[in-house]
Amino acid sequence: MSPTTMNRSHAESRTSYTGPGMIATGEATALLPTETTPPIRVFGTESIRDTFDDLCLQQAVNSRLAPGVTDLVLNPDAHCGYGAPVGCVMVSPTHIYPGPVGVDIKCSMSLLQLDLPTEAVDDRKVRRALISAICQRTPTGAGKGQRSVTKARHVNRSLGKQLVVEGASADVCRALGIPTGWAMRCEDSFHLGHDDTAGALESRLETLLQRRDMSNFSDKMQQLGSYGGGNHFGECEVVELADDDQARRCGDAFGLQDGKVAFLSHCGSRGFGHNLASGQFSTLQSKFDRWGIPLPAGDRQLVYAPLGTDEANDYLDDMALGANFATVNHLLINALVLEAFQEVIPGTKGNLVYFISHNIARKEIVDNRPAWVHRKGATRAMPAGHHSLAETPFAKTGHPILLPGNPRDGSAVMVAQPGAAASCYSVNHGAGRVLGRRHAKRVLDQATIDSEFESNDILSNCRQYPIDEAPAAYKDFNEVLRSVKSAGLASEVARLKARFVIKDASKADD
DNA sequence: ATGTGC
Repeated sequence: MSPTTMNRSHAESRTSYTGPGMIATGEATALLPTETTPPIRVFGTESIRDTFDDLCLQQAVNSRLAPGVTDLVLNPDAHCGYGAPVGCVMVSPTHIYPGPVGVDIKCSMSLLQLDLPTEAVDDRKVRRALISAICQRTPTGAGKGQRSVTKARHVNRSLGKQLVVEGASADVCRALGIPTGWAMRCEDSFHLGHDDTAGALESRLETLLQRRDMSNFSDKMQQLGSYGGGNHFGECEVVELADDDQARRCGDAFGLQDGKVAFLSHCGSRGFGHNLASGQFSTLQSKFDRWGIPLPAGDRQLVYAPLGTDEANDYLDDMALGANFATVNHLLINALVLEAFQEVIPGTKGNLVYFISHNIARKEIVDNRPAWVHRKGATRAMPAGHHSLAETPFAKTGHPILLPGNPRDGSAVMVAQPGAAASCYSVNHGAGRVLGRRHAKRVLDQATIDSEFESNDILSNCRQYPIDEAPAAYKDFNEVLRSVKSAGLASEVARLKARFVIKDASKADD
């Protein structure tokens, strides 16, 4: 039986969780305990709650009932995922779960603010030149790594080993031509091993390199500075700061410039992270099989490891190695994008606004004790004064939250409000799919997408923009943001309006 | 998501 079938059969047998147990507080809703389920906090307006299908809700319930789980939050962008829904937060002080981190370890967003007025990219020829300069440096598509980069940015095996152990350390940044100051614009610029040392990662990496499926390590390091496929993208934006005092204050602290050009990126840990994640799934699943341990809700995608075991230590080390790759990948992409802008428009200056993940487990303090907060398609949202921002540039404002929407309606920069405590300091990670890829290809048409891009004067590197990535394949972004705002989790600082999009179109003809 | 699908 496939995992999907298993899930579906559970979904069919579930009792109703959307009925009398649910109360509305304002427009946010809370799912109250029933006789069989502990509380799950759901954030979404009524029309957003209608987008949660049975399987997604069942995955939320399965995850909430899994061993050691103390909190589960469902965000407005939630949809079916790998064991746990994409768009959820799962907290455990005692267990680590690979599924609720996700198969793309530390998939993240980053935003580069450029010192360029919007008029600088009005000319379509300039935008075409930028698309070409960026694609030369930061390719899209499966398997592809960086090309046309300077010799100084070549990632040899020893630099590869260093960067997955150290993350964006000063040495690694210097070796790759990344401004060292960008490290402090990261949610986390590096990740340590299970015992809070880099040494653990060094020795874990040596063990991994003995493994046959890691024989491609050097090849995978060549993917540094690339986007990959699927929903990953790079997008040139114009910043539209919201018209209120808080937005202006945050805009200053974040380094946002109203009416100027910025570049938004979405990607993760590429083949290296995928190798690590899939290796962990098969290792843990075969141990569950061998030891006859029951899986949560019978779902193989909800395998876990209790903290302190060798299995948990190995997972945490692998997650950190993948996360370090993703971090350096994003920073290098931003450095290469800046270089591309400078080639086309000499003298362009740029600064990283922020780099923040939506697929990672972090050790945070929840209810006065340390716990692993798994954010799977969810973004950390810590408001002004939160203790963990004390040493950062965002102590007095809260950190930037980067949310991709869609090219038609824009993307958003938000900042957390004190109410975010109710969602384990988290918000959504974007719009969230409303149509599966196959469904989208069946019901949406190319002409509509093309005319949306044309009427908004948005260019793209794609000859055919992938239909399964069309704005209409995703939930209504404004309604998703309204869910977050009306629940008091976060407020909008700026809207980002697309001028051109860079995506993988290699599968667009399917 | 992924050197792309039981």
